[in-house]
Order: sequence, then C-alpha cells, then structure tokens
Amino acid sequence: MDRSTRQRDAIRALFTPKGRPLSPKEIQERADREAPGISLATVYRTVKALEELGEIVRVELPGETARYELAGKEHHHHFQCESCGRAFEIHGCPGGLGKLAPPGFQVNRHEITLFGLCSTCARKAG
Amino acid sequence: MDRSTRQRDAIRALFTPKGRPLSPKEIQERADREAPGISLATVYRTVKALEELGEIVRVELPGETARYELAGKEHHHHFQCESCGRAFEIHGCPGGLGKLAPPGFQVNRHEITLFGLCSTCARKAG
DNA sequence: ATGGGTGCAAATTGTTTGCATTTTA
DNA sequence: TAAAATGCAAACAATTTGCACCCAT
Repeated sequence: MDRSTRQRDAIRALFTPKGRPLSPKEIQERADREAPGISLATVYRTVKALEELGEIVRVELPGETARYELAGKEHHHHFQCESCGRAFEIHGCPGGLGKLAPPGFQVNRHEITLFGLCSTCARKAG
Repeated sequence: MDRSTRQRDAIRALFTPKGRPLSPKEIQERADREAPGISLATVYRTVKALEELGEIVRVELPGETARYELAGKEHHHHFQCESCGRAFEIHGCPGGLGKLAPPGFQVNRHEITLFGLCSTCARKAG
C-alpha cells in the first residue's frame, strides 16, 4: 500500500461510532502511529476531504478549536472537560429550544455544551 | 477628560443591560466614534481589564470569536445569526441539563446556542 | 513524463506583547 | 520628569495555501 493511502486510512480509522470528537492535533498524534511523519498540512487536507465526502463532520465547541467526529450519528451534544480538555459525546436533548428565540427569529439548529470534569478527572480531583 | 479615560469610557459605555454580545472588532468600530483612532490593542487591553474588574464577561459561541457583554445579567443563552453574524441574547433555559452527562461526570456549567436567522435577516430572506 | 499527494514554509486571522513614544499628573 | 497608557509592529497559535518534490502509473 502506498504512503498516501496509508495516511488517509490511518486518519479515517480514528473515526468510530464510539469515538470522541478529535482535534487536528489529536488526529495527527494518533495517525502518526500508523503513518509516522504525517504532517499537519496533510491532516488538515485529509480531514477536509473526508468532511466533503460526508464521512466526518466538524464539531465546534465554545472557545475550542474545531473537532471532528464520524458523520451520521443521531442528534447529540457534547461535554467538554475543563481539566484534560477532551470532548465527549452526550446523548439526549431537552428539545423545544426553538421556543426560546425571540419573535421573528428563525431557528435552524442548536448546540448544547456541558462543561465540567470528565469521570477520570473528577476521580483524581476527589 | 484625558484620552485614556475617554477611550475606556467609550468602551465601557458599549455594554448595557439591553446590548448584545460584541466582538473586539465591533467594540473598536463603535468606540472609535467617541474616541477616534483607538487601536485594537487598546480595545483588547481595556476589555481584559474590564473583565478582570468584573464589569463584563466573555461569551464564547461555537465557531465564533469571543464576544463580551455586561456582567451580572441573569442566566441566559445566545442566538447566532448565520446571515449577518450578530449574536443576540435569549432568555429562558430548559434546565436539568446536568442529567444528560454520563455517570461520574461533574457538570459545572452549560452553554446553549441557537443558530438561524435574526428577525432582520429572516424578513429580508422572505 | 504526468498527475496526484506530500512536506515545508509563507500567508491569514485573531489575539497578545515588547517597546518607544505620548500623555498626564 | 516619572508613571501610566497608547500605537505599532513583532510574536503567537490555528488553519490554509503556494510550490517544489516524490512516488506510482
């Protein structure tokens, strides 16, 4: 298998149904194990290509750099650990958020982000 | 009144109970009317000072540059217009979001952002 | 040799900071 | 005239892009 293919496959393999949203740097670090020496530029280009192919989607969390996760998951939101910085997927959604908008405003979508400590960091913090 | 004071007051005056969250660039543009020639560096430094004084708070919306708004408002969330880019305050909160987090996770705060068209842009779009 | 894909470095954007200069007391 | 604050430009971080180079066909 050629290098290009190995790099793309290494990146594609990072996105699984159970995986958490990954930042470009996290993607590079992990892909580097299977495709040593992969550059950040290639990570960005590959991620962009996979996004356009509809395989992954961009996830924007407040105050955070963009993350990416597998596309096609059911509607969900995210949890951002304020200690380790990792993002996690959370299930469930209160719904009816469109009613919060002022009259005349058209709501197309919404994002909910919970901030706090993930189970690992909460345990360490006691 | 000296120049420093005029600049700081011009910025401070932008933050009102009814105002919407403003980005550094919006702050510079508006402050420039009362304090012509104000530099972006001064805007950033003043905003940081006002934040440390507890007069304003930073608002982070997904995929957006940081905004600032008057501190001390009651708990609320934001609406981001996908057309004009302006951010608006929205009232009300579904509550009980902490229950969405996985077991062992500690939720300290949450952010809800609605995306769509503000009343002005919705009207133009027909 | 031809085209696709890569790495490096330069360009961009948003934000911060060092420093000489200006302003104020 | 000494302290405080400003503006400009350089420094940074994240992301994108131009370009020379390399590999596979």
